[in-house]
Amino acid sequence: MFSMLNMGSVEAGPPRAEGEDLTARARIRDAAITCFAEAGVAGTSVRTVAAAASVSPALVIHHFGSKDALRVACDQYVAALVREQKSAAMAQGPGLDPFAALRTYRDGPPLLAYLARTLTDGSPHVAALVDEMVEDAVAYMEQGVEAGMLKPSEDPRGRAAVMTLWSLGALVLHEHAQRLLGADLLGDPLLATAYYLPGLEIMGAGLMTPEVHERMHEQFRQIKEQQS
Amino acid sequence: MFSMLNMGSVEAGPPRAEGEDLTARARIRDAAITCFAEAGVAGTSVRTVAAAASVSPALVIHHFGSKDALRVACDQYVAALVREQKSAAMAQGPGLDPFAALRTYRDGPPLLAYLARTLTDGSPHVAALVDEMVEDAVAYMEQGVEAGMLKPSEDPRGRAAVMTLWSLGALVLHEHAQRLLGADLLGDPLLATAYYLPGLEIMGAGLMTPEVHERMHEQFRQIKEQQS
DNA sequence: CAGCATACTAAACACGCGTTCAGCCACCGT
DNA sequence: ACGGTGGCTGAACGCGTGTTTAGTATGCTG
Repeated sequence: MFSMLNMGSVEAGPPRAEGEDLTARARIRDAAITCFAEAGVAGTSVRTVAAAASVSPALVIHHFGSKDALRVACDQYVAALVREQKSAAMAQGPGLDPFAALRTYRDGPPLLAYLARTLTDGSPHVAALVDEMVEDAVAYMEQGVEAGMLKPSEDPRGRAAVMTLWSLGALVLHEHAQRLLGADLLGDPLLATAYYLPGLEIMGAGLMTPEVHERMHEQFRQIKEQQS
Repeated sequence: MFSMLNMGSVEAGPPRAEGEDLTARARIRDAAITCFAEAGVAGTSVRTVAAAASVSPALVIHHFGSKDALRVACDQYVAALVREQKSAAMAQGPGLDPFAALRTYRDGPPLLAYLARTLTDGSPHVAALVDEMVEDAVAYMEQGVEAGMLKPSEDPRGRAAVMTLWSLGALVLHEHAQRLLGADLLGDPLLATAYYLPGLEIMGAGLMTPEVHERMHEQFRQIKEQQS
């Protein structure tokens, strides 16, 4: 699910003039998101961000207080953007992947890449975002079950969480996906069929024969019971 | 598959005296792996590694030449260890997850955590390791198909690659898995049923009803054709 | 025993980091 | 016209970084 259920190509998104006529504060924030996405937070210096935004290093501190606070501001900004786009997508209708929200901002800072990077350095804001994604997935999949599109699960929340982890995990490893499959997970899904087609195969019908699946399931269930 | 097919608990692994009577060079290497795994390469200083190994910073450079070279040495050491354990596991019999190799070294440096960290900073040695994992998965799954345990795939290599990406991706996001499911993906799989049970459900039989799966598959196939 | 390579350290080096400070310039209310 | 406020900069500060250098102890080789 998730990206898998996305059938439509990426639309233009809001105009977002992009005439570089943003306030300096916004320019710094966008530049920081881009730099952090490319080199990671630890691998980016305040001076690098300042240069990318064509301002002095001092101005970065003037506006955000410290590098750490800048990082938090980026987290919050990205989170807000995601939530905004998510509800917009919801209103538009179900069936679109939640990442579509992030992809629409083609002209702005690379939100998906930023997320892929920061997912691994323990920011509480990003963690909250992930938690929300899982809750959304739970609700969304429940609808799918009621509509007869998805099979019911023994552990709906667990299933949604694992699906989210796998989808986000693949995103984090997009460099490897690119090398292994030639698919750019940060770009248009329609151009990454080398990833989504096998993914759909697994998510759709699984890869085990029913007997094997049944047997393994039984074994795991016993293990779980032994523990409690 | 992978971790999913692992049914046995983690065995002791080689004795690995661990009397701290290692050569200084080895102590530094192990300390570096631990530090890099915990704070990332960029977040770890040569002085930190030196302190963890109870030596002077200069000795680290003396033995490895530079921090970057130390990092490469760690990559190569971990890769060698993985390959070694992998072939040992192969000899022992199939059906065990390849990560078991990494988990056996409980007393040594945290290999799995190191991999989970370094998977995202583009080391060629780690990339080569991933490539090998995919090739192993391809071969392994082919055996499964022949044995009638796994369904055949439209794209065996793609399927193996995606499974590897998902498994490794979840590993990289183990912090989120811990928070969402209370499951420690770096530890004993038998204690992480909250992750492996839903995972098995998805991998085993998928989550879509056959009609929906069929329909989506058809749509994706058309998309792919339009591109070529 | 002399000679020498090797393991190792303390101190220092240059450099880049995040951050601070003093001051400039433009705008705005009065 | 004036005072002040806020956006903004250049230069500097202190610190931690990776690395170098000089020097000491140790243990092997002739």
